[in-house]
Amino acid sequence: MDAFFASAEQASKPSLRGKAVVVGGLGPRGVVSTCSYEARVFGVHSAMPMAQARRLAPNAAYLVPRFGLYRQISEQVMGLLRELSPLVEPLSLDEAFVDLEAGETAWDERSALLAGRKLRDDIRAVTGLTGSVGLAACKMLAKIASEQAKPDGLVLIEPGTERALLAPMSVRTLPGVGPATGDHLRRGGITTVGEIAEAGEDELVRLLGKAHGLALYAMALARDERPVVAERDTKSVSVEDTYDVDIHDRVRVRMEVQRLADRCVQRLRGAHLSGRTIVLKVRRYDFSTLTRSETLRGPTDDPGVVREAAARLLEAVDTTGGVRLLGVGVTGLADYTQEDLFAQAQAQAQAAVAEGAEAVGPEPVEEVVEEPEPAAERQWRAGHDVRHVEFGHGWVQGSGLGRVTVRFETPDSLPGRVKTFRVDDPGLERAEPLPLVARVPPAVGEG
DNA sequence: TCTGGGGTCCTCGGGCCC
DNA sequence: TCTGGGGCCCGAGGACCC
Repeated sequence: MDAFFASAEQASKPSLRGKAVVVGGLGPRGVVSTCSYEARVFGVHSAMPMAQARRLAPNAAYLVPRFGLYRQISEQVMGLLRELSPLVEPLSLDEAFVDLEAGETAWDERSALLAGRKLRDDIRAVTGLTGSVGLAACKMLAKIASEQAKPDGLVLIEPGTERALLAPMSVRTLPGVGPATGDHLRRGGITTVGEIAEAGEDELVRLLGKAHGLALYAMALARDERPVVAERDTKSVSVEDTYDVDIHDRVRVRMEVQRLADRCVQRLRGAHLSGRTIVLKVRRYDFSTLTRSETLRGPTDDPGVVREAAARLLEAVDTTGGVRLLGVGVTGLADYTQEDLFAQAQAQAQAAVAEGAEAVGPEPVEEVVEEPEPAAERQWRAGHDVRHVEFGHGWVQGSGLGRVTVRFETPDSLPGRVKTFRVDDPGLERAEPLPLVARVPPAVGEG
């Protein structure tokens, strides 16, 4: 999908179409998640600090992401992909590999082009958004092709032309080559994909180590045998928060770690998983980051156990000077159900009794309570949907000083009017996003 | 200018066991 | 008995991706 988050926002907010839109964290330490092509003209791009984006494009619309909406659209698109083949490998909410041969939807260039064109039409019809398609003989090349196709295009890399096409490209084009590896290669006198191929396997391994060197050399020769894998098991679950202001108070740090542990367990349980290794992450005032981990005897999804482990790990970390980020994660996952764990705990308790030891029952399973929204519901977040008894559906354009500004419009309306209310206006409430494409009206006689 | 959140994979050193 | 080496796990860190 092209500039996915920003495009979805433009589709749902007519007044933003054709305008610079920036989606990301709006706090003092936020970064840009995605921005519209209109915003890119000003030099704004993903991962840029929001403060810098605001300097470059002061008149752009700044919105927080609405993952619920993006997830809905993503599911629609993934559904279309699965119509093409059972082998669909999602990379993120807005990107996926599809093995067209396995789906018997394409077997040569002509049929692949037809399938690609139809897919783009279907995506537009179902979601109202544009997607780009890259067609090639392997995953790496398909990805490069789709990057070239953006925005709103389709690119096919013809078999036999791959190496000539790759040769002049920057090494940074290859997946897995970021700033650090790019620098490494440049110091070795290598800046293009062709130069990787010329340097040879041994030199690449010498420069980058075995795994990375071999993989990169193969890719430079346009060799990529990785299959499209439909179902990938989750390997870890984690939550982290960056604080607007560094935390210095040790008591507060402990409290935050406990809250993060609870949130992490909530997510873990939501996915019906448990895990053995608890990881604490601390980013200090100077951006130095450290992790500490502890592996338990068996997997757990008990909030008490995870909290205690996280607290133990924290005690070994010096936080004087302040922390800007804290995180808690769980790895070494098993898809144990609650029943399994209870059975396990019971067995342990019985074993303990049998040994004559003091029976240590299973940790009481504390109720994990949904955290209340800070400052009640009265936090009107820029970009989120609202409904007003009198003016109907709209979205928050901004808030502050006890006022909230709303633009009243819907995906299929004309650009709407702006009105300002008190933040506690009784006629104003939060609302769910509306579908971007009006649903097909039911046939006559139905409903 | 000052750097998010959620992941994945790789490397390396140390300890343990055979 | 001492030493070496391989395999595995653990813990930490780094790079990369969207």
